[in-house]
Amino acid sequence: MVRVFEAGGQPFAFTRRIAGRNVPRSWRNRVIQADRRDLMSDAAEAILADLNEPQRVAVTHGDGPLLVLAGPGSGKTRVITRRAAYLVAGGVRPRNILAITFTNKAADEMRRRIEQLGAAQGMWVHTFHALGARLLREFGSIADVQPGFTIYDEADQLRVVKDAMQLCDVDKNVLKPESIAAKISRAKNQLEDPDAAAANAEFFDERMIARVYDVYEQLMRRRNAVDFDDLLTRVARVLRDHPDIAEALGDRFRYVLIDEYQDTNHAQYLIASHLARRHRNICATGDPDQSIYGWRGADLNNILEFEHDYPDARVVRLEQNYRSTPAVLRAASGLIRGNLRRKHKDLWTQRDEGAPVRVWRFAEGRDEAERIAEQIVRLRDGGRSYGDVAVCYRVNAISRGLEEALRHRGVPYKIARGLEFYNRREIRDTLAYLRLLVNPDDDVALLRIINTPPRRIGKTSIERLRAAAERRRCSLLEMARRADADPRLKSAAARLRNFADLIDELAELKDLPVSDAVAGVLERTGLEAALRIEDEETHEDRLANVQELVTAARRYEEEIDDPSLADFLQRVSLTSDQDQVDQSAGVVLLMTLHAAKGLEFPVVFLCGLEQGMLPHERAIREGDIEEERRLMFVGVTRAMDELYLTYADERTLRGVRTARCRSQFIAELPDDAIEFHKFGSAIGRPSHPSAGVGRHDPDQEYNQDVDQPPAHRGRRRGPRSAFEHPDDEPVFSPDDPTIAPPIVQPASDFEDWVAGELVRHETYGVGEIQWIRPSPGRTRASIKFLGYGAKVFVLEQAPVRRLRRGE
DNA sequence: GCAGTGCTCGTTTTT
DNA sequence: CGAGCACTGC
Repeated sequence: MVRVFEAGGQPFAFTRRIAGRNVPRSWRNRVIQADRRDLMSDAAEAILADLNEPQRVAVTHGDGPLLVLAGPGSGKTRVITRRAAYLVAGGVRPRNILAITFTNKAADEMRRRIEQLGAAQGMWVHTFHALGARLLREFGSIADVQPGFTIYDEADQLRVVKDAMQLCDVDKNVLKPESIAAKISRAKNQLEDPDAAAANAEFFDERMIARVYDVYEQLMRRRNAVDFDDLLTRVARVLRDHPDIAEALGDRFRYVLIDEYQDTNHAQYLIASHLARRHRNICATGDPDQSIYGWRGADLNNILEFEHDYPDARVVRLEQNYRSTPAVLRAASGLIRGNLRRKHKDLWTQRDEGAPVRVWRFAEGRDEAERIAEQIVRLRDGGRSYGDVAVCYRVNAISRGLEEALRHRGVPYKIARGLEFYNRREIRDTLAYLRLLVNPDDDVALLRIINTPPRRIGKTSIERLRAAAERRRCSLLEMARRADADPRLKSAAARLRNFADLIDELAELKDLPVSDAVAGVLERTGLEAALRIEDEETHEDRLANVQELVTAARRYEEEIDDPSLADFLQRVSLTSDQDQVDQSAGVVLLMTLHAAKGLEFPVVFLCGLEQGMLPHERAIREGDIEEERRLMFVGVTRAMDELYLTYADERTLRGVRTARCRSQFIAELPDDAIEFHKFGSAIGRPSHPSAGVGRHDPDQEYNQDVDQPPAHRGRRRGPRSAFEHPDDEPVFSPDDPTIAPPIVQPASDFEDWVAGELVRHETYGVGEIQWIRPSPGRTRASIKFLGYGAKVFVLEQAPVRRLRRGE
């Protein structure tokens, strides 16, 4: 117990009670230890019970920045919730604490557990986006939103991007709406407005994108809509541009706790920094090794540079793992050592050794699926339940073969996929009506339902309506209402007016309890009736779904203090359909590695561990092997007892049979953690009948022709040259035997390529050569892309071509 | 306004 | 290979 106090940071609440204000940093805990003990309530004692040493240090750390580097399965959530409760027990008012998470699930869980530990009343526990929505509502016009603003999800947003492209005469066959949306998102997250984007645009397509961005913003404003990025960036901007507001908020949130800090993007980083600027009581928890959303804009530097941002930060490492066997942990640790951008941790456990990690090699993808299914049956026969097992893969496409194999054997399974409830057609339709009631300017919602159920308002009428509205710069609903005013709408005018009348009549629903509003919409719009007469197959499900929406609304109005339709809709927009992976279903769960994050299973299969798959081909091309390695790390560390890593020598992808190479990551696993097993083909092709188990790597046997020396494998000490490449370096070195050969493109001659020339990269678009270093077969060049910065490629391998003059 | 057909494209998806 | 869509023809 005493050690806790020795390890603790500057005490916080106690000092407040004693001194009535913040105590100088130099006051070390020891000084007031006695008082502290007196003040420590039983509740506080309970909060500290059953914590390990570093966990206690983190929980009891007082004022000042705190970074908790939490390995997988190290009790991170426990630390955050206990810390919040501990602060409260020490006298901090809950309303002075802000806890931020990434997922609703995490926020709900945190709130629940803090409540269990005492008081959460008044504490802000939110996802970043929900926090953004809440603050935007308060900032109102400062953030350029009107009350009742609508939150557009990705689908809605894409509609607006397409509209903007059309208005800008950008052909969507030339520039894909998705990629423009991604660029807009990227710009936003850097707080770069359309003007800045235009100013920074160098190439023609960038100028076009900046223009689309500009129009997009105008359209969004006219629709009184914000996208997910806006929820963050507008808040960040307000905090940046209005010191008074930043100060007031910073004042209020004396303690800021942020979970999964490794996944924060730039805007989130700014929000966190601004809010914590005043008191500097920022507690960031996370694990750089589990950052797998870089492709979505998460910036690993936020966590890696935390100590640079807060030089006085206390850093606590949670290294004891309560989940996995030593074998699994050794595999995980050995693997992740290959990464450079990380903070080292020594994961350990008190658990018994357990089974080695099994590496299974198959002749063909189907063998892999069949054998996994068979093994699951065997495990079940051995006493495991189906619910103990998860099968993870890099890409969804892999699931099909697994499903077949599982079905074939009668193994119950479920695919943990996103996009469930709220993405169903009938739900989106219903919500669109409700959205339109709250926000009459929501053109996207209107377009969704103007002819649903059918009202004989077809494409042509809609196009004319849109044109007319555009001419008048008014909303589609307003234009429909005044359809008579425009002669070009004549033929459809009556129908348009009828529609507008319907919406106007429905407006009275707005003030009813939310569930009644939902029910009213279903009934009075004819949506429900239309569902009833739909085809036999689906209509019962669909009716049940909309009924479920009514129920959700009822639950909402019962749970929330000040319910309103607008608030309900905003919540719904921020509620990922993922009712989250249901781990208690008692069935085998299939999921992507991304979906597996945060979960744990007694038995885990990671399949399709082949070069090009994991690491994914595209990641290889773009030079982000480290994120792929983290992805594998996340997968490996999901396993509690048993872990199977499987791959095949051949696989049918997109209808074509392809030769596969095992993942380079398999070679990176330490010898003493794994056991190899090679399976002969079950489907009669020339095979190696000798299926054998061994500690040794079977590839050494079979791949003699590849001339693979046995070195470099397993537990490496000392230099790991093969894997220690800087981030911007190309990933493959052909002379490294432990790495599968790259997907080689025909080598050509780059002698006449010079710096300053423009080239086009398949994914990054047009770029300019910064420098070029010729070398036979390995010509490297740094190419600068706008919005992506400079990247180094091996030209022989990169999908880069030179642009001709004028192109 | 809808059904049928041909074409494109192919990683991951916390909110 | 096959999902999603844009386009054509009724």
